[in-house]
Amino acid sequence: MVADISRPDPTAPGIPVGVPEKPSIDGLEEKWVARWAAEDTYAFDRAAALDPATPREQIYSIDTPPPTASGSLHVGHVFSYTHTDFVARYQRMRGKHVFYPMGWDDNGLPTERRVQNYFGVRCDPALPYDPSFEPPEKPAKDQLPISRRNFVELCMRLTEEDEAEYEKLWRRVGLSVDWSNVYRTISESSRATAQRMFLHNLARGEAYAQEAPTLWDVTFRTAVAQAELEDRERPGAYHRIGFSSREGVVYIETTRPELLPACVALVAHPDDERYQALFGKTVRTPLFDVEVPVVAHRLAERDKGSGIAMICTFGDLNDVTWWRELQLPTRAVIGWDGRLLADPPPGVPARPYDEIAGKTVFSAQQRIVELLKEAGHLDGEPKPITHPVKFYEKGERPLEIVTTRQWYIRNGGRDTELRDALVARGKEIQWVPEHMRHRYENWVEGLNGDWLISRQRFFGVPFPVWYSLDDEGEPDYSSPILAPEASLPVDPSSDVPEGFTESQRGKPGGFMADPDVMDTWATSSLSPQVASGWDTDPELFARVFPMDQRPQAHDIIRTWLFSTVVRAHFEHGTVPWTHATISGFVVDPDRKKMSKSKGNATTPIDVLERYGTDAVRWRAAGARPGADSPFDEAQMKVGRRLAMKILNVGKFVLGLGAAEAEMATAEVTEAIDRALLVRLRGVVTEATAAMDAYNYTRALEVTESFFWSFCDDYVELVKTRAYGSGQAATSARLTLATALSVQLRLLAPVLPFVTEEVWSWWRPGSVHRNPWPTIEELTVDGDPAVLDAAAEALAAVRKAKSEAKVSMRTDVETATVIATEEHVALVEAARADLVDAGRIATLSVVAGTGPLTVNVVLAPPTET
RNA sequence: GGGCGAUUGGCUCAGUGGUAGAGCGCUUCGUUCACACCGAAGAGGUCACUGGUUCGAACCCAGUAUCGCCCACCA
Repeated sequence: MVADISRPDPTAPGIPVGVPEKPSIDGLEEKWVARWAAEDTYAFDRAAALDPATPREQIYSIDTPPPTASGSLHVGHVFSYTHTDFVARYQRMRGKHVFYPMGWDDNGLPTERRVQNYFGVRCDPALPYDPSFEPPEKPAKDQLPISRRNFVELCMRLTEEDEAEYEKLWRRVGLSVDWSNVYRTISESSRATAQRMFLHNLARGEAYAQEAPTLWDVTFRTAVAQAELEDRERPGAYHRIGFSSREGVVYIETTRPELLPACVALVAHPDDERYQALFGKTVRTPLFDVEVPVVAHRLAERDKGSGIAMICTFGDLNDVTWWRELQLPTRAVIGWDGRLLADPPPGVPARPYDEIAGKTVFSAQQRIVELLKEAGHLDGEPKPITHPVKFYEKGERPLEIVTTRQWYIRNGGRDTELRDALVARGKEIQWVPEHMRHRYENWVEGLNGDWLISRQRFFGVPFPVWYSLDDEGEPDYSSPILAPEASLPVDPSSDVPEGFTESQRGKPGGFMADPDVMDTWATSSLSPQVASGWDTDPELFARVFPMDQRPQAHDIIRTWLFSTVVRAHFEHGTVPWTHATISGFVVDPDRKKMSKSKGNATTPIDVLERYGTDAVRWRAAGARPGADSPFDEAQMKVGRRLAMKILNVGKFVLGLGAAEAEMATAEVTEAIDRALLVRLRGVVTEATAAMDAYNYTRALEVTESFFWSFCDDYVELVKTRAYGSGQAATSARLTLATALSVQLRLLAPVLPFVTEEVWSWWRPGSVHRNPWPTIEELTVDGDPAVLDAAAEALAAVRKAKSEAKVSMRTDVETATVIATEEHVALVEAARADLVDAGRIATLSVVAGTGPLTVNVVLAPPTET
């Protein structure tokens, strides 16, 4: 429904065309979303921005977070995207060329899973590309294996549909995005960008491949990065196990007895007196009877367990450190599938290893414990404990550590100089709020290894790399075949490297593709480059990069934000953007993070429909940058009330007939009118300063509080005068019209629909393309205290009526204002308006002491 | 264990040196003239605690407590 706009006779004096009889919020979204789209209201003026005469400060570019289109949005997303829109709209009104693209992160695991279920297919990178492939009508019971390229094509198809839905929602939210400027992280140019950047990193030695112990998710069967870990409390048990030595039995305590065959040493703290005699000696493992050394290392803790621990390859990250620093042998027992390997590691006897071979970690542990008990190696019963265990954040089983070949990008985790450089980059960025910088520094300084970017998955950007195979069919990793930059993007699993033919794929003397894809953060870390056209539009890139703003939530500072800084540092030697604005979460009333799985998320479209977009945006503006904010539906009603008030006061002011011709020559002559505009000037100054500091909450607060006193006090005081004629009436109407114009523009970034609606009754063009108000528009002089004094006196009269429990329309016989001499003058200056607004027959103003008081004698009720 | 933030009326939050603020909720009153998707008025707080600086502290300093988040800790 489009708002009901009645068009009164345009020849009638003083009634502007287009002011409706009864303004309504309903239908404003549909009306203005369509109009803005049709009129390209938010288009980025590329030509003007690229004009060398345009200073860089006149451009404002935003690195919008690309949402995962296959995921689901909740109110928190709406809030944080709206926060960015406040800034975009403000900057646009300041006359800047706002580069505000939208991206879709259609890359990665969530999309993979959705496509598998939706089409009933699965990706098998070993299969050749079938250009004529069409998915089955109905998903088959068994997933149909298809090539990676075919799989990617299906991902593209499905995500396109999802993205269209998202775009509709974002438009409804009123985001002033330039919808002709949309990117996708899986598009050809995104893939080319990611591959080209990777090749640059490789050429400069910033990327490298290495075979090393890596954190491994046994469900997804992929390596994961430090940034994707999370700890979860899990039950476990200390098992006290005896190792035999010449000096007697040495007891260690372990939660992972199944790793006994992987034991390569025992370790204790070098200063631990209890174990001094054992250092340099050897002990024998129970059950397997393998001789292992007892070593000393500072990371061993005296008060943990028995103070002496077994080092296994690999039970945890400490094991990796010990293994590396003490140069211990490797005895791997856990495979990629999370099961015990079929064969024991070298030097470990087949008996009793065959008892656990092929078992899951869980059942292997049970069996080992039985064997230990039977053989009398277990001292006492296992002691149940709860302890934190590392999980992949999207995974369901504990991570293992498996030695694999992976690609890494340096991130300072193994290099102090780089680490310092990246911390320094963090200092170049302006953080909003400032304290979020600590999260960044905390993370960078706590890194314990380089950034693992390869994933053993399918729907992602493949590494543009092949390996030649020797006569045995073994790959030569030492000299990878790199795709020429001109050929990007490539899919090495279907494209063939120069000098080879497809028939040589996988054959001795032939070649093989690098089987991995880049992690989703390795591609999304390039969002500024992708959005700005680093690979496709160098002219644009030169103007908008480094970008002005990266908006995002605080939970992904360690991933998205940090990785973006790393990539820009390497490629461009700059920060990717000058400001990082960090939004908080919308939390439920218990202060827990809202999430769909917990069932406490409210769907955004629901809320938007119930309260109107402006009301929801108003509520979003109440959440300060970085602060979590509880979801409270009652608050939405307040926003709706404000939106309604704007429509109604707009109708009132414009209904007075502030004709342009009259206004052109009119002057603000009355003291109270001048007072209002002087006050408004202060509001403009404060709101502008707040917006410049990204403090939209403060800007709104200042504006809104002025707006309510404008409605409640000023409008009430001057209403009667404004209805009249003559110079004083003109002054009131001019003041009302001026104040309305300024306030509509101050409120436009937060409440784009109602402000646009009122603007349209009156002025040509979009309010969102009109200039943000400046104090130069408000050059009148005056004493703002006149307004305060009048409002105070009026409030006192209202109070008298309220206490007498009579209508505000009740006539006042006499009112005596007693005030200081200074205030007497102020009240006198507003005498006529006060008499009208208070319906006062006789008003006396006398000098006295103390705060302003009013003695009111009400007219007796008229009996009719 | 390290870091960061918070602690102000029932709720959500402003307020960074000068007599405690807003909105919601609550209570009372009020319908035609912009607004019942409304208006007016009112009640309600020893500003977490302990010290210190200052003529003066919600605000600055030191410490304590509680809550939240980030990171580390997994024998």
